[in-house]
Amino acid sequence: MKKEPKRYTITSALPYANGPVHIGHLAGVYVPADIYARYLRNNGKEVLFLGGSDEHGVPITLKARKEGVTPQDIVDRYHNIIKESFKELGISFDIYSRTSNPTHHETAAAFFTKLYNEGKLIEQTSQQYYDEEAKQFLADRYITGECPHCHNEKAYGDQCEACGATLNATDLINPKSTLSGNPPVMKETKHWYLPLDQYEPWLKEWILEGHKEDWKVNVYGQCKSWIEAGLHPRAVTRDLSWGVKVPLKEAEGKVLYVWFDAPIGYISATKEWTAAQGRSDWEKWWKDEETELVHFIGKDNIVFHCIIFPCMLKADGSYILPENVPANEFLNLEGEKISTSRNWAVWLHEYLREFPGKQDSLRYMLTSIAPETKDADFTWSDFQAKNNNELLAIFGNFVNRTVALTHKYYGGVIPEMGPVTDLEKEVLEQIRQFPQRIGDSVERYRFREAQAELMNLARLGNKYLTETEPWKKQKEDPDYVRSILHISLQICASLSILCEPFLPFTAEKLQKMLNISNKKWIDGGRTDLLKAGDTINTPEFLFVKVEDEAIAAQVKKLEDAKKANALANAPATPAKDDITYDEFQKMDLRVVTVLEAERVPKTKKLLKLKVNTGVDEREIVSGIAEFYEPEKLVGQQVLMLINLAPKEIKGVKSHGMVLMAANADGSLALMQPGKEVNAGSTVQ
RNA sequence: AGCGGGGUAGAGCAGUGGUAGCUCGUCGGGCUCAUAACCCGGAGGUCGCAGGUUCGAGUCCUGCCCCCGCUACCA
Repeated sequence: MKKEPKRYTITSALPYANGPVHIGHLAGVYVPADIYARYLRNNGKEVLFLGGSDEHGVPITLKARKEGVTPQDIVDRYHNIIKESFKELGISFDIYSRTSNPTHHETAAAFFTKLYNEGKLIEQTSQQYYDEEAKQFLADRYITGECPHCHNEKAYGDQCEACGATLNATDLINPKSTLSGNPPVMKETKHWYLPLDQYEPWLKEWILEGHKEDWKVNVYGQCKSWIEAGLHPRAVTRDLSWGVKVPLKEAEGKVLYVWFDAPIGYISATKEWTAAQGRSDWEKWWKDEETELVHFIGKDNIVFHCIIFPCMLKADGSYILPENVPANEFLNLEGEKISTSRNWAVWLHEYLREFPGKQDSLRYMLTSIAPETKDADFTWSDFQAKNNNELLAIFGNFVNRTVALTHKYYGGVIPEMGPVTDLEKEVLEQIRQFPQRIGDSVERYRFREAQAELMNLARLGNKYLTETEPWKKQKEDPDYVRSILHISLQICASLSILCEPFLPFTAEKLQKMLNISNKKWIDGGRTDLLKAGDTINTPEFLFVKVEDEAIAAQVKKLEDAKKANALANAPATPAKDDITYDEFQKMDLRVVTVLEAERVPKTKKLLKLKVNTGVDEREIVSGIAEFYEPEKLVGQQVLMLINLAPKEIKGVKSHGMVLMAANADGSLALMQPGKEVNAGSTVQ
């Protein structure tokens, strides 16, 4: 077998800083990585757990442009939200860094320079599409046109989503820039490439032969597929202004391509971390054979962490390679793919706000459905059931029963061990096995299984209490009852230690309750953690029930998101024919003040309004009763067409028309001035 | 089209050629210390479909169907 490593470098995929983090990121990457890191620390290992925001790349620049802010504004915003929410969930990063900081820019540039100087990169000029109006080269994704295969008009420069074909931007018929809408022109540009093809023989040996047994089948299979299909040189630079500047004179206006710079972020974060402690020994985490490197990622990132980044490290030559890359599959939400753009997600920062103090409930849920072998599904009703029927009913309840009985019978003092039967001997023996059992699963990256095993310890406790029935025996056999509670308390103590990687907040609470601290993983199997005669604190609920209303509110929130999304995608009404300015001038548009409002009897939609138009007071009828309460309209200023020919509606004469925006779902919204103006102000 | 992963009880998942299992839910019983919690028992599966190899297949092979993903910064 492999030698026991001296220390561990654990990385978690850098979240892209153009949005907050959601449950899919957590279940796939951060929660398992955190469990692994905490477990190793509890075992006394030297661990460095790295995270950080990936802040470069085209999408961030586009988002910034859209919002009229700088890319730095965007990344600052999301970096802070992400960093804070990770911290609050108890993701125990030793450092959570970011790729826009100077250390990273230096590190990434130096990495490039070394490869460049040693001739590990190849240089190539090529013709690329360029947008003359936006004055920039166009990434494949920002060119659309007709697919040469299926003639879908809206194919992207890299792929046609209608037929699934992989394309080159030059394949497109009638290409257009999505930035300006103009046809792009061809322009010559020079880039540097990492010749992945040269590493094929080495990759075959390293992955296909070396990691056939220990890498997850989904990871191995994916790598095999890519390697055997043949690898090609990949550009490591781009024509763009936002990113790490390519450190060459001839590379003005070029930056490192984000896939090249992002994984170097792990190394930069390490440097930053050691520097913050006044040390400079970052290399031992990356260049010492006795360090084990593990990357936690989602399945979409397999190629980068198993093929490309290792090739970069290999090209440099001084780095260790990942020992394992336990990539997870994807998490769905209520049966549908999680989607940031469709707002179909449970956002971590919102969860933390809406379920205060329930960090461990989410951690438990996400671990128990972790998509380790195939895509999994998060549903709110399942979340409720897992919290109420498992975490609370099994774990929380066992601790509560034990602690409550201890207070009832002994005033909170841990009783001496009394006489024991075969049952006690067996239970004690079983307790001893748990650290090893749970640990084995964690070390094989089977966190779902590990956590289930943890729950079995609580089940063992519940079963033991029910079988021995101390509440019945207290009168007739108090000595034996002391044994029962002594053992039950030891199980609570074990739980408090063994649950720490999974449920860190619960661990802390429980250890406080039991007055224990500073225990190692292996202590979790001891049956003498608590000393007779010591006192424990008053019972406190470890978990709180999730009520139906809270779940209903979350489900409604998702339904609303779905509706809003349908609206956003509704086709716009086609534009009408041009009119002359004179025709426009014929309309007398004014801001008017509502003086009175009441429903028109026997109608559902109609309101009768009395308004001040500046020139007179008049009555009009408006079909907004479904969307506005009459009382709330009084005093409001609204936009009105006052010279529309009068018309009688449901017996009321209407002198004009209140203007409204008609939403795609049929709802109406009043047009109101941005600030208060005189009644009768004209609109132009 | 090709490639990778998956398709096992109502739901979520294990399963290493040899009696199909776990958690939740459900039904019945027990207990009453405990946040109506805990413990025991039952029902519920032609293991995507069709072939094949084998004494024996959820597991190996072939074909097909369905879901997710695939050298784009969506984990």
